[in-house]
Amino acid sequence: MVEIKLTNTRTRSKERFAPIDPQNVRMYLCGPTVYDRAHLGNARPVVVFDVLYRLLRHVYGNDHVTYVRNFTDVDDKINASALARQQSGDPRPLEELIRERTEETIGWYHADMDALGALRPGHEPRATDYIPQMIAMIEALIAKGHAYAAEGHVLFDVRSFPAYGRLSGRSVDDMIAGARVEVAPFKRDPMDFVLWKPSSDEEPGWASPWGRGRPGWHIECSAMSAALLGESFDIHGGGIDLQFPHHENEIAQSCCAHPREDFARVWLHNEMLQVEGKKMSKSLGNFFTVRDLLDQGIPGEVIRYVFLMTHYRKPMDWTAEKVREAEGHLGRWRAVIGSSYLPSTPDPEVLEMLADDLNTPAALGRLHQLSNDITTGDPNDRPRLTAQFIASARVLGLLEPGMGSWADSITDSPDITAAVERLLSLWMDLRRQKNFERADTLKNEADRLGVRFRVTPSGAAVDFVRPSDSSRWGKDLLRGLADLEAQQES
RNA sequence: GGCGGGUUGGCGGAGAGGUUACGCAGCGGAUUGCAAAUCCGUGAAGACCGGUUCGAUUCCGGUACCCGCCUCCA
Repeated sequence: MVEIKLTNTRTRSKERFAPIDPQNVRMYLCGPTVYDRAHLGNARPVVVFDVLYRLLRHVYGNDHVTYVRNFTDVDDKINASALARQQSGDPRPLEELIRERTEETIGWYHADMDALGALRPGHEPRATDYIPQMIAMIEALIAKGHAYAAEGHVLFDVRSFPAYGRLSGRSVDDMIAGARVEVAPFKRDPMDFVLWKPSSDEEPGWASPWGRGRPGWHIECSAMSAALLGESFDIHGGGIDLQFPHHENEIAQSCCAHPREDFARVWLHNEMLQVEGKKMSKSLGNFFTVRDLLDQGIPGEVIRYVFLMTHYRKPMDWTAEKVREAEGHLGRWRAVIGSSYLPSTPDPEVLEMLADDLNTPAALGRLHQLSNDITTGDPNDRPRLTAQFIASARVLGLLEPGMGSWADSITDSPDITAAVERLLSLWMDLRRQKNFERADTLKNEADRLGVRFRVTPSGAAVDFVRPSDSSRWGKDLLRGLADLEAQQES
């Protein structure tokens, strides 16, 4: 069996992974707060943990991995957007507007993450479906002396949990010294955090022993992971920005509520994302959602490849150059494999690299070698090598059958293919007539449209090369081809 | 201020205390009417200053610069 090693943020070291129960490996990933389209940064952990999920499924068996990723659908930003809609004239009650907003956002999220080739987790719980479990957990924390009610709030008492701060390597005293947070007067300690807070009439609320209110940010992950994975489980993941306070607080809540259990054994954190060397932010104008990129014509598989080019524990820089490179590689690989498919098993080296703390950049490097072996090796080996290459790529979620359509989607349009074929045969005629001047002009014009003519031993062929600014490629292409045909006739 | 991450060839990006990463781009060649694609070959590196060592880009210490978290942002 492949030995998986993972860098555990909790111990700050790379450890051999040994599941509590190999028959049921359990993993929890902090999912999105559903108030808007997922941006590129949201997508990184999804892709990273999708690779881990695929690897675990390969090693332990598809039916022996439980993957949970939550939707946080109770949040002040959701409330604010629903309230804004109501104030701009929508007559419906706030609860309905909130529900509509979160439903819509979850739909977007699914569509966008599907486009990246991320497998759906086995469970995608919504926070609002686990309010009773959260209340029960808060009650248990109060009963055990780790939390206290004050002015309609319930707060976690960080001084009651000596290990508070261990995950993120901070001490409560240091944090207070450097804190920039305004401290509510009812807090016993400035670092105490909210488990439950009161709701006004404009805010969604649930009945509780402390009055009508809603849960604090962190408790939903503690409650849902316990409900779906148990009080001890194997892996907990998320972005490094969640390490503090979110994950620290999850640990405090879960470990105090279930003191005999371990909560999550391995903590994995992906580093953050940058865009062209800078932090992605709305003010810098380099902020975009996954959907923005898909709409620009960048295929989800290409986005995924770009993510995998950087190791998950390093900051990743999103650049146009990487998109170009990724697109080139995937196009080439798809050409190498053609439409062939044979069942196979992944290359052991690829597995070994992934098992070594998810070294996806090294695994991609190995895939390049495998791809070269196919084209340069013994032709008799080709089917076997191709099958293994595909199986290897699929552990990374690449070269999946459903994701290849981008490579030839442009040819789905009968108008375009017909026009291209007419021009291509005209080009071949001109070449046969040795009218190279006209042939070259035609070829260059077509090239500018992203249609590249070439000669192969078996006749003429065409490649579609997506221009860098391709948001309206399909439309422009058809018009461009028509113009070109008219030009040829004149 | 506190805590954490990073710095590898023109670019992206790994591993390894001594031996080719890999890819892109470049260059030379094959092929082509010219190209493209493909194939063959090829140069190029490890921020800076010390230390350990027979030997460090790889280990240790320091400096510089970059980035993140400490604000319900993944």
